[in-house]
Amino acid sequence: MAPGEPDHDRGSEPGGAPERHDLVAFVELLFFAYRDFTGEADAVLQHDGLGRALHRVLHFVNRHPGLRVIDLLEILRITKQSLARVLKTLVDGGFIEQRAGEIDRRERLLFPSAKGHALAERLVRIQVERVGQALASAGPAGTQAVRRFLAAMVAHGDREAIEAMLQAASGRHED
Amino acid sequence: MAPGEPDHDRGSEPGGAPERHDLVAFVELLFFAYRDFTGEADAVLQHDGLGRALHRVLHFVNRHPGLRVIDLLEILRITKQSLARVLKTLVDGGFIEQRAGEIDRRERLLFPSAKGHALAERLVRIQVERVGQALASAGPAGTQAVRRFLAAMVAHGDREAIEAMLQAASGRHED
DNA sequence: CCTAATAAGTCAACATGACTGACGTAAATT
DNA sequence: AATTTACGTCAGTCATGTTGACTTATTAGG
Repeated sequence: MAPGEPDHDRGSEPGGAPERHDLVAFVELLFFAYRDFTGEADAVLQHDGLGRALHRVLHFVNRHPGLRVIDLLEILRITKQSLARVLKTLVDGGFIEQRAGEIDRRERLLFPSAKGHALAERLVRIQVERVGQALASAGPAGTQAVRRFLAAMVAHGDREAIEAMLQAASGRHED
Repeated sequence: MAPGEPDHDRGSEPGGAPERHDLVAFVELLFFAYRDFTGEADAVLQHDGLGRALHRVLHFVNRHPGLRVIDLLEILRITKQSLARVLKTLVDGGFIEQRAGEIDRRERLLFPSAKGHALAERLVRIQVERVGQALASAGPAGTQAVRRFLAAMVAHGDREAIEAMLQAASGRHED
């Protein structure tokens, strides 16, 4: 569709499938939503001279204490060389501690330090607040709809693994 | 939750506000959703040796032909030096054309070339398909809920400007 | 008309976070 | 004993972001 080409189907009538230009608006809204979602936490991190990649690593280590390096690589989908630098920064900075696995001593299990835990909690609190407020805007029934939407956005190959991980984490953790 | 699966997760009573660990799951789901949302388009771009930043610029120029550089800077929230390099790649690659503004000749208005338009459309089609399919998972009423959720995720200062922009692009209308 | 502000481009230097490829080391598995 | 696995590391590259300073057109205003 050329920019000047007519496309006057506007508006998603309640009950009907969204038209194409509405879907494009959703695509853009998703971009802005994610930009601002990460922006708040980024600002906090920048104050400590840390970047977003560090946040992701710290978050998942905090959520899944004892995570192996290889697990993190699969979650984040980055190379071990990329992870290495970020991880080094976090270990050197005293945010993450490594312990050899007791069963398999090749493994270096990752744990948040008290300092790392505190930072991770501070960051996740910011994001939880924003998401909670946004879900409130969507209403109680909307929360389930948003959950289904986000889950469906995840690539088919990963959906089960990710949902299993979220389930696993929701029992543990939390004071 | 799996799409279509009834709400048997612990914590969020139907009608009640989500518990903290549910909100954390939302935070992570958003991360994975966005990762996979951009991943598909990234793969196409990588085939042409282009990056995600180029995609963003090309997308907004395609959506708003005649955009000024300064407008793009405000939309993307990057510095003009960052934009300059990306824009140069797109202009040199024949994806974007620049024309001096007729009223104000300091302005270099940005337009997609036929080639740039084709690429932008190809990319947005991929993303629209994914979003459309995910919205279908959320159901018709869910679509409105997702829209409210995403709009509420946008930072307060930007929400009005962004919604105005989305409306302008779709020709006006919408609640 | 002259001056200031604006829109845009440019040069230089740097940080972050991603990549590839190659190689090393310790521990577990076969 | 040999191989695989988990992890680390060295070296180089690329994409994308940042600051800061400076230039060039062009428009707007006193």
